[in-house]
Amino acid sequence: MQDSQEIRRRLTRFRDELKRTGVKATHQRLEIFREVIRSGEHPDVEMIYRGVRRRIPSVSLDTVYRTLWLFLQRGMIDTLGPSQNRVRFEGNIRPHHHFICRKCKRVFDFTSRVFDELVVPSEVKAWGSVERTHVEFKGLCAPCREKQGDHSPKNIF
Amino acid sequence: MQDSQEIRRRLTRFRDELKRTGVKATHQRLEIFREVIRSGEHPDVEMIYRGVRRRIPSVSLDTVYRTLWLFLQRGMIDTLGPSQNRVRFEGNIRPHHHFICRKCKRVFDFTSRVFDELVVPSEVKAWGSVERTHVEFKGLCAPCREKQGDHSPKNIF
DNA sequence: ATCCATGCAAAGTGTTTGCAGGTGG
DNA sequence: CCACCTGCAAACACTTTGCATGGAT
Repeated sequence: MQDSQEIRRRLTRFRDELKRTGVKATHQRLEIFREVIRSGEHPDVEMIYRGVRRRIPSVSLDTVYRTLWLFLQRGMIDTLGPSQNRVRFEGNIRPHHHFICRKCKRVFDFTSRVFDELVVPSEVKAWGSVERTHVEFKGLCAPCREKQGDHSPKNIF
Repeated sequence: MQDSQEIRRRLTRFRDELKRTGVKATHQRLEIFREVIRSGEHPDVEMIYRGVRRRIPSVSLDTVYRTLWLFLQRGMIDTLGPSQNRVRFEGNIRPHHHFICRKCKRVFDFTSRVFDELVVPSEVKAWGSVERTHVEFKGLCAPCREKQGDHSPKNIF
């Protein structure tokens, strides 16, 4: 469960952000957004769909999809990993790290001795044994930033 | 392209690892493994399939799938993100980091002021603008480690 | 020789699309 | 009002499964 004050604050920013970029603030969109941040977990599309249906029983699954992709593209929500629908494997066998463009999904590799050796918190050690460490930066790559002008919030998070 | 000496070394470990865990070292398995680490990119299943077919034209797509999942479960290869076939969203709106179990795919969240503020390398800054930083530890969670005895290599990477 | 792995084809999921009617700004 | 959005249903893409044959140990 999340801090309800923070949720309220973020919902306000969310509305402003829609207005700023000329996207209609429909009932569905508001509820879908709320549902994503409500859970505090890592919901998949179906969980979000089910949650939204409690408030809007007539909502359709494809609206949920369309809406989630819309939010994603604008950086208003985030996914685990690079998103995409297909699994992608790690062909690079040396320790390395990623920069992922949230728009075109390109993945850039880089190496860093410092990041390779991050200290594993004891909290994490208690959960299991760590085999690999990846640092993952997410944002907009330069080509995408130029291409789409500025739809991107600086501070919606 | 990758260091061919390192690839050869890893292929050797791979064979040993199969033998150690009583999994048959078939031609297909060897070629699928080789194809994953050959590219040095982030191939999806189809790219791997196409690559393998150059050497084994009769290989079937479902064998590629089965084999990749097998390797994944044993930690012999890695995916981007938590793998799974469905997209999962980030419901937790505060800065945080992950520990992901490569077997059951559970995602554990934790917070760390230090990891939140990792310095973005200039190499990365040149690629685009960073909006979020995630540290991602991968390994086996305690329940999975106990459950499956030890199929897991300590040093295949 | 035995059991495991493969190839085939068919079925299952998860996701996307075209279109007609509805709704927010 | 008018462009944008939604719901529906059908299409699509990716992944999985059952079964008989083939191959590794």
